[in-house]
Amino acid sequence: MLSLSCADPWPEGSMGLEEKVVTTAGQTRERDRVVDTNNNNNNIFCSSINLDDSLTSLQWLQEFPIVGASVSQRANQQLHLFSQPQGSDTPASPLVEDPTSMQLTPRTPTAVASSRVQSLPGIMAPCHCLDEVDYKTNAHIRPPYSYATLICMAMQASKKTKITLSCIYQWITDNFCYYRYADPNWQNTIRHNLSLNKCFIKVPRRKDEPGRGSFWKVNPQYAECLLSSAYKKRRMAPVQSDLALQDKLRVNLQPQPKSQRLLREFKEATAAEQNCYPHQGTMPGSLPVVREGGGNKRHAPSVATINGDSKVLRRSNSPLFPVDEQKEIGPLKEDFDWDALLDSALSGKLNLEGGEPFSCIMKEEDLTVRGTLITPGEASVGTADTPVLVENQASNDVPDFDEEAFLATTFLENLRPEEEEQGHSDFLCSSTVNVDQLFDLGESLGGDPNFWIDSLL
DNA sequence: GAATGTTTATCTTGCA
DNA sequence: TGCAAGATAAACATTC
Repeated sequence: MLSLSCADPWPEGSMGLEEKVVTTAGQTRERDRVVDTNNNNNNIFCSSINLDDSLTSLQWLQEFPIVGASVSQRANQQLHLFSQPQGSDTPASPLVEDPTSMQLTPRTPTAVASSRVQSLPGIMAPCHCLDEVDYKTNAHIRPPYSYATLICMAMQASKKTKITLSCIYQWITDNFCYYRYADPNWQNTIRHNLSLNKCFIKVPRRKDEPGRGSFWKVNPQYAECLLSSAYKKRRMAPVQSDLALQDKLRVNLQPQPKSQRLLREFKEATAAEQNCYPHQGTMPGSLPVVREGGGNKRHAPSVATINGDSKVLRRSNSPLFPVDEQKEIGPLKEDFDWDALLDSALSGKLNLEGGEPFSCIMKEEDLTVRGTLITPGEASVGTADTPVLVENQASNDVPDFDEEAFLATTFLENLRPEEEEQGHSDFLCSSTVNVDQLFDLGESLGGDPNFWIDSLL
């Protein structure tokens, strides 16, 4: 179960002021992360943004292991999204299907980071599946998420419109034990990502607000692009490329919940009808993969000695979290489900129009984008009354699937209920989608329903 | 001084 | 082979 803490550990009082944050003139640096404020198009495909830019797209979302997370629930046709009741006993850590799941013997970070790859063909240990790793308690396995993903997860889990850097740190360390003991250099990478990644927007702290540093939020324009980007081609590790092999491995080597098997069989059956999935190999439904060594040196952050001469992040009394920040943050108890983000869109919780899940922020406050002040009016890229779908796709350097995504989005918008103004992150909290809806989506697109379902799964 | 934020450089892997 | 993407490291500036 892909679940992250999503309780409201961020007391309202702590963020109350932030809702009215006004950009101060104290920005000493102007960043070039510019939202096209003149573009009043509610362009769901972000025509003003080159999504293919490095660190621009939400392609990292595709890296999120969506399938393993809730496929069994889907098989039940009732997909309960972000709906773990507060205080439930469900694991608060991501990808926790069974909190008592594996605890690998200590290894070097590099070795464990690629444990999945190593455990594949022939040597795949049924239990050693990252889907079942409790990252909250397992300090030896690096979570297979990019830093951008981690940041966004923290933002989503906070259920707040914006969070501080220290909150991000804390959420990560609270939910990923690995980073609790890792060399704190990863924090540098977090900061680097926040600064560089266009998906994140800095919201300056008001001068009368105590604390240090700015707040950060997800760029709503990229939230808009969630769906379309979710269909984007993803990079595939070699072990992923062979879908047949992958399926075989998953079917034969991994113990699957019954519901999961049923869904798989169902998909296989429907796939046989449709012959093939033209995009399947690139869909986010693939297994999450820990790429061997990650992106660069492909080694995990060095793990500090647990005995602790090194700087080690501790949960509550870390110097990373000043008193005022710690008051903002409580233990994260709710679950967090990324595929629910997509599902929320399907069920209409994810507003694809001018609002968007994060747009409530934009309506209420000024913010800076790469140092550029964005007023609420400017920030709004459209209105609910006048949704502007892509007029200028040609200028959008987006692949051909945009047309499909366009249709999908149009369909999804038709599903959208009233809650768009309910605001904040509540859109993530409760929603259900059944498989029929997914099929309706596929059919409404006039294409292969399996493609869409596979895409969304 | 520590935390935060920005920028640059480098490296590795996967993909076209 | 070149590019994209992500990770890492480091230097530097700003703020508290």
